Amino acid sequence: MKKRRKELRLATGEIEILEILWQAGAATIAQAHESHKRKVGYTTVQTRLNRLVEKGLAKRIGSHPASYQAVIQPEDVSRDDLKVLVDRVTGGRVVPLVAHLVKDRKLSSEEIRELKELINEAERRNQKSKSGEGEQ
Amino acid sequence: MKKRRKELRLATGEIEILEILWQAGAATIAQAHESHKRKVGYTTVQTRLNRLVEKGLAKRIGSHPASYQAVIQPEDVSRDDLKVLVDRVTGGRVVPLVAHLVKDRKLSSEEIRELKELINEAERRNQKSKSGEGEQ
DNA sequence: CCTCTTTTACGACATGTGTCATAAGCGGGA
DNA sequence: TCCCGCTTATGACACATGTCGTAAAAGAGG
Repeated sequence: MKKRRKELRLATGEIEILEILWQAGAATIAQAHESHKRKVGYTTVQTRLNRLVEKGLAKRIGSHPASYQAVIQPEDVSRDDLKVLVDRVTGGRVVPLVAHLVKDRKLSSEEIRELKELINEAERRNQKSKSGEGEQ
Repeated sequence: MKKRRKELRLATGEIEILEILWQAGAATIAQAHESHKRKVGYTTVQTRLNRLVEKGLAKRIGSHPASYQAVIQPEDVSRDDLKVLVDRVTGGRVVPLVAHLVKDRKLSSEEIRELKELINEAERRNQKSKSGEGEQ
């Protein structure tokens, strides 16, 4: 059975650290400390990392220069925290959000293709159930 | 000069309340309490609302059944908090995020059209600058 | 084996958050 | 005018977070 975390509410700061781990795959305290934008003390990073481990959001690997690795994936966050956040902030409107995303960075042809595919799927789904929904 | 808030780090919970205010425009404690999904005590909402005011993120209007109104707008959040969050959480990868968004809800034909348009734009932009970037 | 540097382990502390319970205040109807 | 229910004002608390300082442990060299 799936180890289902009931809520997964990430604090702003926790994501700060997780970002680093996701980006690097794994990082030692020193590395994480380096990558940390808003510079803070070394031990601060250490503590944060450890607390993340305690909460089961990350795990330690190796002994001396131990590396930390995120246990949860970005997708996991999307499902809980981010989902609500994004949905509400964009008022449930995906277009503005997507606009922001695609305009802000350059996509590869591959991504473009996948995106199109997604839209098409949605369209098909949309077509299929075109019965009666009138709330504007 | 613009009153530039230096950082704007919103705690997960603050957004919960702000959402309500954005959605309603303004709300009394009672109303906010009602609209609050994850039900909590009346005074809890009261406290949260007040703390928001203290931090200048919302303001009180009227006296007896006082209404609270958000001072910052969703856009403000998008620009600071959300932007970083989304970008990083999806690891810079928009596809998974969009996938999540479009699969999770039904889009109107209108939205589908707009989405397609966005993708096409991106594609065009992509085409234009197809010179040399080889990092996979 | 001794010393220096890098890693870890702890412990501390001020704030921030989440959640309430209680106790005053106030207006309107009986 | 007096009481009742809805509003506010406080005060409390436990736990979470943000940030470190220090001291103990472990390897790397000499």
